[in-house]
Amino acid sequence: MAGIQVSRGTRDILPTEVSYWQFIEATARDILDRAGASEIRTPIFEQTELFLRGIGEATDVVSKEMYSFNDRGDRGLTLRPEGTAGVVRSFIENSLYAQGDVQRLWYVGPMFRYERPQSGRQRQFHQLGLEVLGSGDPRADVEAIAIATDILKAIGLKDLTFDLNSIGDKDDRTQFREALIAYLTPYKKDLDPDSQDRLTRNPLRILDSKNKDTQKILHDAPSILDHLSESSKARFNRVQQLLADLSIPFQLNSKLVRGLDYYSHTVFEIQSPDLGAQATVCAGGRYDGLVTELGGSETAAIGWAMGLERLIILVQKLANSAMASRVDFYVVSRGAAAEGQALRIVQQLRQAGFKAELDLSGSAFGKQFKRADRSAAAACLILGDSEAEKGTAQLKWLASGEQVELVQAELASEFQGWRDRLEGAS
RNA sequence: GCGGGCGUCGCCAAGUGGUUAAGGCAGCGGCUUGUGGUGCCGCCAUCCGGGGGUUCAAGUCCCCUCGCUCGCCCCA
Repeated sequence: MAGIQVSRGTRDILPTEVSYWQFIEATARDILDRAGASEIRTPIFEQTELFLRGIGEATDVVSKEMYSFNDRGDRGLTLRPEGTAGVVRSFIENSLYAQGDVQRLWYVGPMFRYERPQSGRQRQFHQLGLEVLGSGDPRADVEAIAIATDILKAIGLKDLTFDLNSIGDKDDRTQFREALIAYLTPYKKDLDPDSQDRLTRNPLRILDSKNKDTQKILHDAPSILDHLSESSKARFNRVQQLLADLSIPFQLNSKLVRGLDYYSHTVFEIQSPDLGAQATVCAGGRYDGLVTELGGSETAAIGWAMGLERLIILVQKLANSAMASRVDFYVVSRGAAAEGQALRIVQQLRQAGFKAELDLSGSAFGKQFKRADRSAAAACLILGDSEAEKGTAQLKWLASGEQVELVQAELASEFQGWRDRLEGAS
């Protein structure tokens, strides 16, 4: 036990869990594909500068959670803490805007943040995200959100809450910020220490403080929704109306702000009550200013990201056994000649599209049958000395126990019948 | 980064200072090379996350450390 262990905040995803990952990824891939989104794969590390400018130097993510290092050429690099900045960088660098006016790009992969690990929060974690670049139309917001809710639904998640807010444009926020500071300053000494600190640095973040006393003070605080310009307000109303048209239930939450600097207008967060403190399963929003911030031409954009580890926790609770892959044939053999023939048969079965498992133990038939049973195979092929000599094999269907002797050379003529039978059983 | 809980075999889990660390599941081997899921027998922690210390004696007490976990923070 004193050997080398995985690094803190990282973990192995073992075969029993991988089936859940594949299920979620396949489900999402399918829905994203139907929505006309294309996958994009960007590097796991980028120049540190990208995140400083993209995410915002004042954010916690950038100021104290990044895995940054200098490589041997003394370049300042950082393991990506989130996916959007890299996608936007690639969008600009590869002139993807020239491919058509709207780009729907999605990604999955590991992200890195130096945080204290807990359930649903690790230092290496995985996100699946969508970025829709090139449209500021409220329909783009709602389309992106609908894709997210479709994925969560297809995965089988229920009881999720969907919080929606608009944080307006830059001017709206500047105005609101002042109003909020003016309101909170008289209460400063009653705020929790974190919030006191944020009062000057990032007052909007005080809104989602979990501190009870702070929340009490916030009860009568000004609402961002009252500080939106006419056009921002109209835009937000349109988003809500379109969501209602699609029967996507949401609740307005004027205290919802997001941690990353680049958001504007629509912001949203989807949470599960079954995840404890790390409840957010999907979150995102509009970030119209980011592309220019990173050196591109003005491009409206909206995106979201899902935390895969959190989805896995929820999916595992559903205990969906449909994800388990079953074995069609378990092949049992004993004796040198039979063992050689068994290997050939396994190969033939696999090439014909069956899932076949070969018992390599060489142990007594009784043991091999036990393993066949545990593998949950539909049928067992049995080869011993006598079959080897005759060039035959016994086929036993494990559920019914019926058994027939077949000629090895004529196995292929049985395939179609087996396929029908296996399909009927599943 | 802060506070609380926890750490005995692959998994679950007894053990509360005193000889060789229960048990269950899983695994492995056997019950002559012939039939499983449902039998029987046997094997499976010189060691209790790691390191120090206290003691005649520690898995059991103390300190440090690593890790997990819950909350804060942050966020997906």
